[in-house]
Amino acid sequence: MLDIKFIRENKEIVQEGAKKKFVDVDIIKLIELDDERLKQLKEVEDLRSEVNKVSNNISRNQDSVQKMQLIEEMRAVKEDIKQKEEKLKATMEEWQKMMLEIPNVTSPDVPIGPDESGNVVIRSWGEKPVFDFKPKEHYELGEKLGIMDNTTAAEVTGARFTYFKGDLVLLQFALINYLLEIFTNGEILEKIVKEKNINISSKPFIPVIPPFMIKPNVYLKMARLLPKEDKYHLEVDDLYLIGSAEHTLGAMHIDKILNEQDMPLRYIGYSPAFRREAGAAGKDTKGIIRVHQFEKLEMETFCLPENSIQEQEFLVAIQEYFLQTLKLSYQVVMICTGDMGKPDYRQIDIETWMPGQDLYRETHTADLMTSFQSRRLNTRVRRSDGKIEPVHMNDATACAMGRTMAAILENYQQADGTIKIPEVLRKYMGNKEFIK
RNA sequence: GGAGAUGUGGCAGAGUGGUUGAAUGCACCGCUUUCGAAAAGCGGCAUACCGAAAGGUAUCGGGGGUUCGAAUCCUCCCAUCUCCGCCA
Repeated sequence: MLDIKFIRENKEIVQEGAKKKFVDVDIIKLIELDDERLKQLKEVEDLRSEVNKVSNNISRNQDSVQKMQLIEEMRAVKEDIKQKEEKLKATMEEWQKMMLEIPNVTSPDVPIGPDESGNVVIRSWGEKPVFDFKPKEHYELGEKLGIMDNTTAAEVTGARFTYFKGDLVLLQFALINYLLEIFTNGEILEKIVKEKNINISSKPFIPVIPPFMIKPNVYLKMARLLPKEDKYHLEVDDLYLIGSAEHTLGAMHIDKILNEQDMPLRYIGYSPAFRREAGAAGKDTKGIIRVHQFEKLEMETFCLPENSIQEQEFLVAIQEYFLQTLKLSYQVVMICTGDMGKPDYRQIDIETWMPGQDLYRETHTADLMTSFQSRRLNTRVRRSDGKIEPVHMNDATACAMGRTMAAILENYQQADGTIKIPEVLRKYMGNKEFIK
């Protein structure tokens, strides 16, 4: 949610920003509605003020006749307040609905475009591997090696589910262990900061296993509840299964004021992600690229507004470090206005090369939300001069297990269908060299 | 799931219908003192919204209600703690 004051002072920017994201909102109408809201608010507050003042007098007044008269008067005023409050409530509801529809403004360096065709590759890294045989897709490799079983999962649970077995499971835990080491090791992070020449703290991340379910109102404050069709809902308890660790990590400081000296606050959260993939019928039906349940390590950070772009660059730098040490080729993509999320100020994706599919596939994303979520979550920071303002929030994939393992299988496949294990992961897999 | 208790500012903790937005202590900030520090003394210190300001409105877990007036009374919900039950 944007600040109504900001909207009032920057009508054109907000209207233009919505247009760029192809969101249909009428800022002029919103401001008219806000005028009405303020007018009604003033009326109600003035009446309340009168009641408060008179009530105070009543307590001091000794004359019981006068007392009774004042009480009568206040009864009438109370009726008036009740009516005006109802009007105000109706106005507020309409106002809130409109406010929720206003998307975040975008960074000046975000390309303008209607959909993914407008995204811009800003750099790429690594060589695509060359095979002297036709590389297979990850699911062919996985099924043949007996480490992936979609068929049984479909019978037991349904389409877009899978069983991971044997070395694939070990590979996933190797990735987790490898990543947690990176995220909690100040020296590695310091090295990444220096190499990328980013002007930011190298403070390590705090590992978190957050709740995997979330209340609807908190989900809404994270600006991630909608569209509901894509979320799993537990009706009896009115809870949603999270679609990312972001959802419960980002809400960790709900209704709290953080201290400037504790910034940045960085978390690396591990959780499953549950997604109904409601709008994805027929897309990526094979393999594990698009499934209803996958595990993920997710970065979520809180920082001072003036550092948030640098923070995002840092998170992307960590993602790149991860892929580089795995020797996976990738490209970094600046997402355009029409393809980015409503809460995003700036979105950067990383697409990793998948030789079996002969395509770059999205494995990472980094979202800078500025204060769009924190304003609704009521997560603020007290500056050293005592001023209080909303914090900025960044969210970024550390590793989506399924897609990353798919990339490893396809990139590290051998002619005989076995998989060479990336060197950095071997020590977490009993120094094994191959999956066979 | 059953029984009981509790929920007040950054923390601790008063407050059971009327200048209580909230005593007191700790923490924190500023000043005095000091070469500096400690100690002591003085002052400041919740948040949001409206307002140019003066000031106003709201908030004592959350919603609803009673009342001229609610932290205080009623009601529903939520959370925490203790005991019992169940359970990895």
